[in-house]
Amino acid sequence: MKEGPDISHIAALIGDPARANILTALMDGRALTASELAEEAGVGLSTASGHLSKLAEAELIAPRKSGRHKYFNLADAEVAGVLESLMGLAARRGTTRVRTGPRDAQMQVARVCYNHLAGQLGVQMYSKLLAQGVLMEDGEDVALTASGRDFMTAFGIDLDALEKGRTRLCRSCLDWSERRTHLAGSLGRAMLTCMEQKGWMSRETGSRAIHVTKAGQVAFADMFGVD
Amino acid sequence: MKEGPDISHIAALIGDPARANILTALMDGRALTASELAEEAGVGLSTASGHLSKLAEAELIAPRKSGRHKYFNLADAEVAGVLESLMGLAARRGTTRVRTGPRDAQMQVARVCYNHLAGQLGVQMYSKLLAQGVLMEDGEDVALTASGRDFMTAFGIDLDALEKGRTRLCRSCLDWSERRTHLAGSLGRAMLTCMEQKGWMSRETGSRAIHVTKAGQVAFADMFGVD
DNA sequence: GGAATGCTTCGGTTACGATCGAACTATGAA
DNA sequence: TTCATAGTTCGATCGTAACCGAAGCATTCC
Repeated sequence: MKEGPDISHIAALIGDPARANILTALMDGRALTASELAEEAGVGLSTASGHLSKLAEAELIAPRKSGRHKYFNLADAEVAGVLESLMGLAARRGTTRVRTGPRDAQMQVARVCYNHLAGQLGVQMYSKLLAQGVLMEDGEDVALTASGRDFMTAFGIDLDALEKGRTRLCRSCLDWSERRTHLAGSLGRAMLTCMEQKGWMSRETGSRAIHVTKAGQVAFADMFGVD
Repeated sequence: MKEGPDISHIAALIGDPARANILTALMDGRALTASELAEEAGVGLSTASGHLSKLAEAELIAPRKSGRHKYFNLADAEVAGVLESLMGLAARRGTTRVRTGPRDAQMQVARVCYNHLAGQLGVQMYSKLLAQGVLMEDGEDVALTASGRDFMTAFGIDLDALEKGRTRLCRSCLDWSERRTHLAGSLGRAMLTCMEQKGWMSRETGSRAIHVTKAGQVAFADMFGVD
């Protein structure tokens, strides 16, 4: 029949939607854990685990153990290149991904990313905080301004306590759905906790989706809404 | 979950063994009929027909009717590029398809790639042309030098005629088996034709393998051999 | 130590799609 | 016209693999 390497095996690996999601999620170079990738892929943890071992066996991704977590990266630049070129093909063909899932619409609005707020509300809050001078961007970094400290204290956050922790106070995090940054770091986490305590939002168990209460919608729009 | 182009659909198309066989068979740029492709893929005609329409719908291949035959080509160079890079991945991973056919060894030495010479002889010739100053690389591009024009004319190639055509004179093409570049473009094509006319080589029908005559081996080594 | 978290393995279900043969259409040859 | 070749469509069969939940390890936290 034909010579040449066996394309189909590798292509079939990329060809499963869940695995394609996993690979795409790894495209930005970050290392993600199995659980995070399961979320990204939209499948259960056990399913994702199976996918991950297949991908690792084919050396498309590289696992790395760290404590009780297992982090995954794309294996090398060549793999990233192949994915990139596949994306190019797919994009040109106009087959943009249609993502059907019941939780998806809600997730687009508000969801948990690690421990902080992501989704439309996340980026909205972030840009508002920038506009109000609470945060200040400096290249890839983001920092709290002097007046920002007052704002956060008034919001109900104990900055001193946060700064004792070893995680950075402010970090920016790229949002996959919005393609814009939102606030991460211990401050981002504290703000989400704070909004939960205020009764603005509540996390749904077993999902990354965040439910926003009626009162929360009003208060959030009042404080972070666009003018 | 994430936005972005839908990789998985296209990858899944390539991921089926029968379809992968079809695509690989088309890699050399020849147009093949549905029956021929069914044969290559090792499936029945009806099955192949289904595969072909899926591939065509995704614009990975381009159908062309001619009489009661239907010819298929790869849609464009981008598709070929994706397949090449997938082959590269698969080759590095060591998942070479075990195809111990008699022609395989020969293919490694010399074969047709879209109309020009590929395989060991292809890359050997290319690097020699570079070393002799006939060709000059400029980033990803490759061009014919002034002295190179004399060389080609002496070789028996009508450069003026080639330059009237709309395909680029010189292009470099990555070889999956050698993982090095060889000469493509209308010049690459003309050189192969020329060497056939000189009686150095002859294409075997129904295969990409190129047979090198005794006289051709001597002449080729004399002109393009390593010192 | 126990509790909690992160991941893997196993068993059983389910669904999708690859496959074939047969019937059907279209084009060309005799 | 009739026959032959090339391809498509249809219906039915059959395997494979994706999926989940539950149970099992492993690691860290308290």
